[in-house]
Amino acid sequence: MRGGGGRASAKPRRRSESCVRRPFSRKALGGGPARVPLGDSQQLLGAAGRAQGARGFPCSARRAGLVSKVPVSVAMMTPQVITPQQMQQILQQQVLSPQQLQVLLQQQQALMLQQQQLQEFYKKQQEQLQLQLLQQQHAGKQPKEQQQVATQQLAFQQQLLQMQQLQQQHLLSLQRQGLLTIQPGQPALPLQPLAQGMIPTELQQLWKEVTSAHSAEESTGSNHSSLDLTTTCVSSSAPSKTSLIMNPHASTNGQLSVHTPKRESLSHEEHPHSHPLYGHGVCKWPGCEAVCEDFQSFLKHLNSEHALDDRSTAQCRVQMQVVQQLELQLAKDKERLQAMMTHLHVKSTEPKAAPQPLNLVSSVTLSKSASEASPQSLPHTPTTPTAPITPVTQGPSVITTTSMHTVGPIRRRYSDKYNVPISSADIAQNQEFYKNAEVRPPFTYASLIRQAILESPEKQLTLNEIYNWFTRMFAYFRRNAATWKNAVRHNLSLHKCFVRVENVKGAVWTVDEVEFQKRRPQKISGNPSLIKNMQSSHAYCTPLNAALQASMAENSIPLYTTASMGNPTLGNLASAIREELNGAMEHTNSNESDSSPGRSPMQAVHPVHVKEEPLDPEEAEGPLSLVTTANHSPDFDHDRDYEDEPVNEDME
DNA sequence: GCTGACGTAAACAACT
DNA sequence: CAGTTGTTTACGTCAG
Repeated sequence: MRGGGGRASAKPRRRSESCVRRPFSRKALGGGPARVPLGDSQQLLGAAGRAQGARGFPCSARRAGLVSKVPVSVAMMTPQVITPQQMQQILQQQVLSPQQLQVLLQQQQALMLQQQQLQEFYKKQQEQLQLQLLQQQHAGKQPKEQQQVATQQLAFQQQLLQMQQLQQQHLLSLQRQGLLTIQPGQPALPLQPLAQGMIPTELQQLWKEVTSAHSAEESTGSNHSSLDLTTTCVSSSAPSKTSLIMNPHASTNGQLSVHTPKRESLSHEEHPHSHPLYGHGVCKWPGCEAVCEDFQSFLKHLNSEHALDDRSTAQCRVQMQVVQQLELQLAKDKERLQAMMTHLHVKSTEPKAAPQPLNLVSSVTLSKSASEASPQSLPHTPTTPTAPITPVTQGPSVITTTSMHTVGPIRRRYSDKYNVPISSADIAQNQEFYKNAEVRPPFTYASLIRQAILESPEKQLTLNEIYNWFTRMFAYFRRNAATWKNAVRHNLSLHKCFVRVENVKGAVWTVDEVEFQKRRPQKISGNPSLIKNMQSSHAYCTPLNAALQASMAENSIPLYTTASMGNPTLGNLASAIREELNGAMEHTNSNESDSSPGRSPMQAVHPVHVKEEPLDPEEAEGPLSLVTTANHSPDFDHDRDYEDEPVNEDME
């Protein structure tokens, strides 16, 4: 009845031919519109389903990667043991008595101490080993000592293993106690030291601050003694290193930039009607969301509901750790940014092996970007994706292939007008992201398919090989296989640029570059010369934002992802980088933008249409309830998320 | 509002 | 017969 033909008619097919060759073709039978209308109930149902995004989510949400975000980031959680989710779960359950808290902390500290001792021991052992090796090199020693050391090391490793098992047991016991809930989707219990998530010295300092602040406000403040961590002894020598590593701010600021109630109270005295815990008429105390009509009632509520009691202090402590996590995240991302910038800087000065003339962003501008990309110096950019961002009005520039072919059109959104070039190096770098982070690649199926085919040695792939490439290169395509595979097939069939070739082994798909280049370029408002050179244009913004999102997801702040993405600072960071890069491009002359279809297809630079994953501020607007966010587990195809997890033999 | 690109869903046929 | 491959259409979204 409905639908197209089959394989037999497929071989010589092409759209224009299909009418002739396909007896079953709609067109052949009198044209598309004449097809059996939506009278049939199935179709109606299908349409209705589709209207809702078929799986309960609007297409846009899926496209924006919003849907996948939560489960993805949960899965990507780094092994910092106490994650914000777990903290929140602890919070929600509120079964945590002060005693339990204390016990928990003490256990962790004890574990941490042991671990540190072990690590020191390990270090010493390693030094010893190295020393001995050196000695051996010089004097040609007997292997006996070596063996000894080796056994020692082995013993030590076993000890470490025991430690880790201990930690696991600890976590398991926490689970049993209901203090922690490990989601089924979460990775196995990590073996990292608990200390990564909690730094006792800092915590204690913070705790001191908090408690002293409370004591200052309320002279009593004795009922929280059970929570007072200052009584817990911590080796003064051990944790400092960890602190420095884990919290670079400690070294720069000299102290943690955590909002303690004390500071908040000060700040809200300065601004009588703005309180960090009050916004949109709602109490922003984690997990509260009580509606307070005015500031006075909020204050009342704050004093009554969130007075100094065990619960509040526990919540406060959790919040501290949340902040710490975020700071860690920021530090990580800063580092990453720095590395990226450094890398690009180096790269741009390196001689390129690429055959085409290059027109790279100058290293000067790049390093300028790097130096100015710090949040402090960012111009305030509206966080609304649709809000105007200084468009680039410059001519195109070309950044040609390195090891990878440029991917091609980027799935567009919002920022087509910000037609900034993207380097294939960026894509290559992002490949690593996409391999591991389940972030939807911002490229169209067509360009990805083409990429897959072009990457193959013979520039041809079977359908199955294309599938494999997708799953290998993009974590995102390791799920919902039915959907994207269908899309791949659909694209292969639909686009003229993909040519099916009968092979000995069967059919393979190749790319007709000329056809690929012929595809209708996106119009660019403004400089008409851009249109001509559109096909050499790429985008920085998309990978950057994707990277941003990926890194957010990757670094275990899924619950805060929405918040973080709505966070002006991060939002600004992205836009600022974008603007910086735009600015950089303004100084770049592009005289080598020849990527027209006339060029040798395999060498051509392919069109990339700028598309930006939206950082939907709506998602983060209003009171952000941690609990709400934590509980936000969209009933997004749970039943099929993993069912069609491809069994990929060649997946890493 | 129109149009094209794109993504998703689905029906169907041929093939394995 | 089930699964895969290939084709086609419908429809929604987005951006120019």
